[in-house]
Amino acid sequence: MTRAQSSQRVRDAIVAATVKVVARDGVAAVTHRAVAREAGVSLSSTTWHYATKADILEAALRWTARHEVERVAAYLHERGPEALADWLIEQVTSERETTLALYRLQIELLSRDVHREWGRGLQALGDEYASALDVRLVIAALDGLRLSVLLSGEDPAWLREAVRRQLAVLLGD
Amino acid sequence: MTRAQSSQRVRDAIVAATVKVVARDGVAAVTHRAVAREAGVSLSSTTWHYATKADILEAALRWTARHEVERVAAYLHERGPEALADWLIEQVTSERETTLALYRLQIELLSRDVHREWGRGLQALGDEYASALDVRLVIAALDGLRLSVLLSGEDPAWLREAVRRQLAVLLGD
DNA sequence: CGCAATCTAGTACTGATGTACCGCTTCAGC
DNA sequence: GCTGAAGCGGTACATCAGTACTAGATTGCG
Repeated sequence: MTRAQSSQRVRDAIVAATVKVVARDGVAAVTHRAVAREAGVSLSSTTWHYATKADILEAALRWTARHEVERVAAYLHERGPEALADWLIEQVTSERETTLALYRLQIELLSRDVHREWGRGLQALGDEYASALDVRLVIAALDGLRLSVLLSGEDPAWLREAVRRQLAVLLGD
Repeated sequence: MTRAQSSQRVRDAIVAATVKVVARDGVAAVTHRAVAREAGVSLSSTTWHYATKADILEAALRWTARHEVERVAAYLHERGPEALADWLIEQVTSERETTLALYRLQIELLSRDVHREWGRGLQALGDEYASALDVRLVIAALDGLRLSVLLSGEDPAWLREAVRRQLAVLLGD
């Protein structure tokens, strides 16, 4: 393995470890030391690649935001809007950690840049289906539903019906 | 002023100060000392009324959650569903601090109890207008819209049109 | 082959934090 | 009125954080 690849691996491991720490113990628990422990690297590795705590958090936010757009894009592309419910359910079950970290980082960091980029990415995915306003409404509704299930911890099965209804009235006819 | 009233005032000041610190500097910045400074009380006052950091944060979350339900209940009671857009806009402008603190505390603390109570309070407000599912959809959509504006920092004027559309398709006919 | 730059490990220092403790003041109830 | 507890100010201590520093290892590159 080349040197550049190896150091990229360390960076990836640090970001992944940060996401884990954020999801498990909260943004406040993110320290160079905690991340280093979680990633299995030395303290110096974390401070070398991400000098300040803000650097680590921003890298983690960018990764989770990009990950989310890629994920929903894949669902839409492969299976169309009907798959959005499945995507939502995945987000609050198997992807729960990443989703929780995304919310925590977004709201704690308030990074306009990342949020704009992320919002544009999502918005673009809906262009072919409905008007800009309706797409925004769908995004907001799905976001609210996801957050609600994430916070309540309840069974996400009812999301299917909710998504069906929201899409029907806004996109259906 | 009686003793009980005076100490209640201190507790209120501590909670208000906590909300301010959370909104301004994030949940991570909440320390007994920072809250004491912000509230103008001594370190001992904060540790006396809220022994641990978790106690302070939970008190602040409970306050903001209750405040939100009271606020939207007042809007609905006085002016009906059409006023929801105004309420949303207030939430992201003059009440921005409290709203931001609510999100941060909710997502960082993941308190099922508070969230359940809060969710029930909101859900009950919609009982007379629509089915449980539609009420949930509206709550989720408004929540998502509010969060979106809060994070993007954009002009909230377009919320009126979005709320009108969401209410029309779900409640109107 | 050799050198500079990148990267990692270990450690140290300063400041801040959670929390406990001591004592003083003030009020509520008997 | 007395007394005990609530409330609050001040202080102290162990812990842990950010960050800097040094030294050594590894690799890209001329």
